[in-house]
Amino acid sequence: MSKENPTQYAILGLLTTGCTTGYSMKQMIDGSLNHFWKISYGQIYPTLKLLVEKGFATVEELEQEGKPDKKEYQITDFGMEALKKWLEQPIAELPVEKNELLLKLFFSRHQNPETARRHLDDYLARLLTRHNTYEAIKNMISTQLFDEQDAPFWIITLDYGLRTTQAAIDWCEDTKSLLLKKEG
Amino acid sequence: MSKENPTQYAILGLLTTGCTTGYSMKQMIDGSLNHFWKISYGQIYPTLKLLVEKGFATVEELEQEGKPDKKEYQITDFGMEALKKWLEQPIAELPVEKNELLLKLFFSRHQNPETARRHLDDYLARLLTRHNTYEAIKNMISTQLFDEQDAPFWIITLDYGLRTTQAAIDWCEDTKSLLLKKEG
DNA sequence: TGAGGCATGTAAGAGGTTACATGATTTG
DNA sequence: CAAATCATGTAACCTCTTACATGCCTCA
Repeated sequence: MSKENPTQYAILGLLTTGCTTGYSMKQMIDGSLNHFWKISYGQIYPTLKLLVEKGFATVEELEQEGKPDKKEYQITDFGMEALKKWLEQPIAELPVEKNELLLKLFFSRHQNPETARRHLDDYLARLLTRHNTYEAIKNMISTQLFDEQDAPFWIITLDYGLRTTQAAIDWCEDTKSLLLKKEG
Repeated sequence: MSKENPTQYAILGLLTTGCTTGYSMKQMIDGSLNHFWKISYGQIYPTLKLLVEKGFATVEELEQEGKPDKKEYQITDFGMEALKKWLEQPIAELPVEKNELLLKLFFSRHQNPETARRHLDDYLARLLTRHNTYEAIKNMISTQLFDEQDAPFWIITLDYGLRTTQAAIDWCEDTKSLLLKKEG
């Protein structure tokens, strides 16, 4: 029970947010879940199948004009129950990110100082992009989805991303000048 | 070349820090690498074998008195070259942490507000523990390893952990009071 | 005498990515 | 005419975790 795969519940949860097809789910994930839970098509479609097998969702095949057929999924009462039960479960453990930059910095004694600085610059640029993206999404949610019941919670998760990204940005800048001083 | 597994290089890099056996490497990882690169025995031993096969390292089997036999590994010139080459390679991409708390908050509309607060409390407690651990390790490195050439870089990675953890702590506290206000 | 440290290793399986396959319609 | 969007899916592969197996020594 407590060791069940959260990705399954991510997909299940998305069925409550208006996503009905694997395709639209992927868009939602790339737009809003991406910063704390990436999911690929290779997981989405098999998982949707599994949810139906478990009785957590139902499918309906729909033919469309001018578009390919699609399968619309809907969460069942039983699925809703399972989702709520999972939401109550304590969080398994703190996430550990795999950070290639830190790994390289850890061994930076063997590295040209210039290279370390280049890595930091690249990283910083990406962090700034990420920060901008989060702000854009937050604005979009605040202005366009203000009547959506989910919106306040989505903004909370974005704030987490904004805060931790900003901290990483600050660290990047401080580390850059630290390395410069070190070289003298 | 650019898609090679960083874990392999983490192990290779550890050979330059005084770790010579799989066992001592695991201790080093749990103490100092853990916050940005977890590695289990199930990876360490097969990887060490691989490094020898590739000519990146050499092994020597040693019998010990009162202790089990051990295998001492040493990095080769060729391995050192490979490590440096990898250090030069640009970082593949920003890490994405899988965060179960954020996933649950994202769907919190379906949840008792009390449960969300409980999750935040648990999370906050663990973040504080983590922050303390990082500070302890940082102190240990600053005081006991001040003559070690690697030390300044290790401290840099710890600072990253301290900054981002502190940002998450702040977010936790702000989110908690936000949820309280919301309930009125 | 049992727990914990030292020390090495493997096999099964979970979880996930990537590349591929298919194919219609719309838009520049 | 090419590229993008809509739409579903699978197979191979990679990475990693977990549980297990072994065994000796030391210390409480």
